[in-house]
Amino acid sequence: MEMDERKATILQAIIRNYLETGEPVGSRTISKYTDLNLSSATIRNEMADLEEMGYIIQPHTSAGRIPSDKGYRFYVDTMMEAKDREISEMKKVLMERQDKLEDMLKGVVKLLAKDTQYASLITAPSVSRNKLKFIQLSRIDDEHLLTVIVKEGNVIKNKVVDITEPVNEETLLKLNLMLNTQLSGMTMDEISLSMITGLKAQAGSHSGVISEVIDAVAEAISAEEDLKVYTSGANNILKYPELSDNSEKAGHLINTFEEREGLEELIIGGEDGDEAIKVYIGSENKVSGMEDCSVVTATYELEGGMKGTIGIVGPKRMDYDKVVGTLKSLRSGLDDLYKKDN
Amino acid sequence: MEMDERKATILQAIIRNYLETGEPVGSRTISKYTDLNLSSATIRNEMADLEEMGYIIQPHTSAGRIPSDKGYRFYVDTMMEAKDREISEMKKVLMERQDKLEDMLKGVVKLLAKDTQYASLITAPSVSRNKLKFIQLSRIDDEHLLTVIVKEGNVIKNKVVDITEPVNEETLLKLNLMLNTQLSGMTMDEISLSMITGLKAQAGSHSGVISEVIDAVAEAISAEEDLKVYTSGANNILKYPELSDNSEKAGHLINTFEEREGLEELIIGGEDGDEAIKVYIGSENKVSGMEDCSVVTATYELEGGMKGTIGIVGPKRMDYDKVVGTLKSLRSGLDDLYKKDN
DNA sequence: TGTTAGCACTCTTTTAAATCGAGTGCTAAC
DNA sequence: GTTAGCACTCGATTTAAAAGAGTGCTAACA
Repeated sequence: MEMDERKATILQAIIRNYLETGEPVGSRTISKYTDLNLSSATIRNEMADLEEMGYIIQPHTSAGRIPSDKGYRFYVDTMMEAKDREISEMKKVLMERQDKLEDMLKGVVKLLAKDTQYASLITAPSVSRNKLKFIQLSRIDDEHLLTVIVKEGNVIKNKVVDITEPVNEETLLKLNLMLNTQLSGMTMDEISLSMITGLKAQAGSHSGVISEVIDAVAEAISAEEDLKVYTSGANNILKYPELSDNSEKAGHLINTFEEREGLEELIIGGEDGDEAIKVYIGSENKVSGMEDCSVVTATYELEGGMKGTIGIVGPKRMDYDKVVGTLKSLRSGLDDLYKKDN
Repeated sequence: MEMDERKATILQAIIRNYLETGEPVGSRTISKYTDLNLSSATIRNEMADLEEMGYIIQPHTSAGRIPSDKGYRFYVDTMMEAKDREISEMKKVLMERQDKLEDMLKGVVKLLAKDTQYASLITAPSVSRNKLKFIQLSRIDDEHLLTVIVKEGNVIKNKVVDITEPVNEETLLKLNLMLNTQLSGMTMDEISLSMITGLKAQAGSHSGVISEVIDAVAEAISAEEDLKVYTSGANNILKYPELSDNSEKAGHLINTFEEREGLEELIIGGEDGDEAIKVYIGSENKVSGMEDCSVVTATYELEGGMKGTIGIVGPKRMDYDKVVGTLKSLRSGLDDLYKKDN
């Protein structure tokens, strides 16, 4: 059996209709819904074919059909219009100057959730590839030093270093100078272990304290940025019966959003691909508890190559068209926005 | 009509029972439940009295009674045992060294939610009364300075200051010295406007840039710590039919927890009172959408007078006894914990 | 006078049965 | 290849009946 144009049209009509209503759709509906001018009987025949081919499913005898994951996949891959939507409200709100990146991200994700009515998330742009601008060690008291690391884009990182014996001002100055000359301009990735050993040698570090400090600084530099995730609209999950009927699953989902744990999984695949926007239908995503959801992610990029991800999570009968459109324009708008702000 | 001991016992029995089952409780149940050895008929008479007095409510004719807000209040105020519960698991988990205050708080709130099965929140200890340890201004590039502010307890705050013209090293050194001599040891509250003006004068700030910098630093110092709130267990709301049946309200509640917005309201009253643990029943709390909930908050205090709040939000038929016990021991345990960690 | 047994009454919940209705598959005719 | 028609299926809705929980009231009892 082969997918011909008519079958595709019918499949599309079924999915479109199901997206709207959430109810299984029957042959009569399609007969009227499309402009193919076919009777319900004919549609029935085609639907039987489509079912055999695995694109649609019958929840029980004498119910209409609903799309299978395969059906959604076909729809997303081949039939979605890639129209660029208006995002007037979105733009307007985002244009208002927001001081901090954090606030901006929170604003964006909130807006996205409100606009799409799905649970949404956004990650802060990763800065691990950013170059190091400068490092500063300062003395807090006899037992503590403060390390401040400034990266490109003026992203700042602090760490308090415990020291076992006091360090005098002169040593500190020397250390500062050395660290800056050696490390500034490098990306986090480039700073390797051998480099650190080199630094220690250069510092003539027979004294344990200096070695200690260098280790701590190295650790501070290479420490995993914990991926900051902002979420909004988890409560939208309750709006879709197919997700909220099983209240245990729904609770689990909501919890995932509240705690922001495990959401990285959603995003990780998204970075390396060449496609900017990805759609995961049903069990295509590997996060436990999200088998009944679809996930759409988009990567965005700010100046300086900082990349982050925006995503939305909703029921499989998601308005893919709208979501993809929204993410598309949002994605391209974010960079402009950030430039304006900074 | 007056509340005598027997009525109180019966009221207590009603409430206890209702807390467990969530169902209206009838006279026969109480007759067996208490050791008063009274027949259901007698209990019925007493219940009629209690209803007249406003402590219990009959949802509809021929249903049992449920406690009114007034009933809960009476229960909480007079009848709750203040036993100190075991928190073995809690202590054990918390004892595991956790590096950051943030992680600790997240751990605590998660544990609390798990233990009580209610939605939980915790605020980071407020540091506005902490003394300033030192300030450091550094040059990032020609347009940006970095302000690092270290407070007691090694709490660090950063701010990037935009400057309109470059500042040379010498000026920076001078500024650093001045800021530190003048400001260190003071609390955030003590640093007033007049002080800032004084600083500017002292800096001989005819040059606009210096004045600019001082302003920015002052702003950075006095900027409201945004109250960090950590939450967990919002999904527990779904476990209580009286909260989750109205899915709109439930969604609103969950959203409040996810966004962590408006939760401050819950907490604000808690700080100034003398009572460490407070119970708000039903509409006693002023957060919109939480009329059907009860809220229990406890303030905790870390070394150095840093205060924060722990709270739980649940249905009115909350296990007040357990919750208060848990919060009590948690509250007293937090300081020890923090000391060990730091 | 306080307590209790008993009973009629009320109202919700549960259960069962009946009916409805959307949708199908198949057949036969166009 | 398309369509009308029809018998059939099976979940959903409606309806009715029964069950159950609990009350208020009255009258009897200690």
